[in-house]
Amino acid sequence: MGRTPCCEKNGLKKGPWTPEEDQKLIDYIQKNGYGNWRTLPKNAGLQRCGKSCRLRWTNYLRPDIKRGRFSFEEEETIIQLHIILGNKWSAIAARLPGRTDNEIKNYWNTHIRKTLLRMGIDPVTHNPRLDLLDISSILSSSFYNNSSQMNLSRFLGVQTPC
DNA sequence: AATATAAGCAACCGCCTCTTG
DNA sequence: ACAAGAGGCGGTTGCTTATAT
Repeated sequence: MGRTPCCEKNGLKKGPWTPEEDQKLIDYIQKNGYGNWRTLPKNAGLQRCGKSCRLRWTNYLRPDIKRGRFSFEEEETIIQLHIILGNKWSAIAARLPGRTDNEIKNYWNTHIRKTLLRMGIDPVTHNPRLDLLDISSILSSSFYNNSSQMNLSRFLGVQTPC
């Protein structure tokens, strides 16, 4: 045991990437592909560890990444996939073209989780949290007025108040 | 206008799995 | 069959930006 971390070597840079570093990484991968992340930074002239390069490429620099807000359809897809797959963000990302696991994970933690909690749904089990259910807050919630969310509620098995 | 607080997101850490010798 | 190394992944952190007071 006791594997050495990949960034153990001194002199390797950490923290936010500069535009120059981004460009070096893009140029290198466009010319050579990304066969070996371990040796890539050295070959590309980057003072970064391979993991950092891989993360930067897959989460930010990849040309097929769709940036910007998640559509309602995407959000619904994420929730439905989460019911089936749980916190398998990469598996969920694989079904959402142009989105990364990190992006989905962030979106889940900052938006969807809170939305589900507000709706009285446990974001882990997707079961209604009847003990905490606050009907009035659900009634006043903007989501209540949205038909897609109503479908989602039905999908999740949440009883809609009448 | 200044400060405090919350939200959003990029990036790191460390564990797990897969591959290779 | 086993060990070591590399890649991949999920959880978490911490910086930046937006919003409230």
